[in-house]
Amino acid sequence: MAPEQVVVVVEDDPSIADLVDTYLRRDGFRVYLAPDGETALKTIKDRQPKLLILDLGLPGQIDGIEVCRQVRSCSDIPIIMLTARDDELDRVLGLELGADDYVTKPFSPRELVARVRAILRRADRPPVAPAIITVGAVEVDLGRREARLTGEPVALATREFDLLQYLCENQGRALSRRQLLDGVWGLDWIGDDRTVDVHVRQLRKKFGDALPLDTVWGVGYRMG
Amino acid sequence: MAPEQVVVVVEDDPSIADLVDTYLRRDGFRVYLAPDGETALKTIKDRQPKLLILDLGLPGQIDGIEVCRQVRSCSDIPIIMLTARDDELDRVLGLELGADDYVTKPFSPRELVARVRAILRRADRPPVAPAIITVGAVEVDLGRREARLTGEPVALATREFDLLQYLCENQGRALSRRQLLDGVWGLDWIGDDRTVDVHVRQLRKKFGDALPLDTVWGVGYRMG
DNA sequence: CTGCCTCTTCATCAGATCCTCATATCTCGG
DNA sequence: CCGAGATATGAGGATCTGATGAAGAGGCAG
Repeated sequence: MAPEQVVVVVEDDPSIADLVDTYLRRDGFRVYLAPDGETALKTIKDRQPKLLILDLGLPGQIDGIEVCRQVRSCSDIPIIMLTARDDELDRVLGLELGADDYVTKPFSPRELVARVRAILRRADRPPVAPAIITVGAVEVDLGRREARLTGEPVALATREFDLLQYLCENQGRALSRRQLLDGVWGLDWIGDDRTVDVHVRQLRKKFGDALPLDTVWGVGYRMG
Repeated sequence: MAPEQVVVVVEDDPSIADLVDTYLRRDGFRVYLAPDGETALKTIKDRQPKLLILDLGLPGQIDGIEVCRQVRSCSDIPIIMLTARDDELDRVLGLELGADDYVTKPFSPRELVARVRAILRRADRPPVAPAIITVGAVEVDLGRREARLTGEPVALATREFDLLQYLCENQGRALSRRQLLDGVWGLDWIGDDRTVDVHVRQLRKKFGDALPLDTVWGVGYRMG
């Protein structure tokens, strides 16, 4: 059913690499191994994995920390760190460097696989939300809390901006009025579903055709 | 402008609860504490947290495992397990139960907070990945609520899309008109069975031979 | 307290959608 | 090849949905 998930394992100790390889394959993953940093970066580039398992102590020029940094500079794929050092500082450093989890040697292969699953379960979703979202000719600047049409700021009321933001964050998805109310107005909000329509109308009025905000008949609305 | 992230901490030991509370607050989280399972479930329901920190060993009827199970039955919020037992089986059990991470006592508050951040970073974004079903030359995009024929969107009415989706989800199975009515129109629907025919016709009209939607004589229809 | 802005509700209109029904066409057993 | 039963087709009107305009309620600043 699900397409085979690709995992890259960066580990210089062949016996450990082999062990991890075996267990991951048994669980249905497609595994690529890399013994050092240079190979790792190349493999990651070639294979575009869904997840990366990374040993911190690597031989050669590029160590695990460096691999992590380089990968993070251009990608958001989940990273599980693997290390012999049971040092809290390393762990915190790793996590703050952008690793998503941390496993200490000696570790149980079963546990590692369980963690891979746990992380992929929540990682397998649409790309990250940047601080500025662009849809059509409209920019939504979350930091400034401002929307711009061809560079010019457009005055929006609170609800209008919130709605715009929510729609943009879920670009490409059909959202029901209920979902929009839950997400923008809050779960405890009481009132008419049609309220959404009026605010959608305001957005359309202010942005015109520049905003690809479509009606999904019988359901709700969709951005993009 | 980021709304305060709500975290619920379920922990019976007051000194630990307090410690965690302090560190999380210092990092800008809104924290609610619960000393036992019953309180926990109520608090979670009331506060709708973004993340749950859960001690496995709880006093009273409902232990951590049970809380985890109940929360998982109706929600996808990230759960970090907290436990004194450094037992691998527990860890794997916890992770497979749906926990997202696992921290063993004694733990460093700094590490805990780092983990909370790491998990929220990828958890704090709206709903799950949408599915796309492919049959013949037709793609059915559930997220966008849109069907495409060789890449081009095809305009479908509400019922038409619902029917298409239902047929695709039950690909390869012959479905009676009654089953289709129950699944698409709803169990309480009253009306002529032949209504299905009309909508099947619409689908065939719009997709032509690209849609492998066959008549099963004397029974109903089958996709693929 | 006043005035302005925002949010929500309500009534109405235009249009899309859905179901029913009558008729044509097809399938299958004999 | 025939006939009965089942499915496909075509079209029209009842129904539902979304868009729109406007007005009242609520909130906040001065």
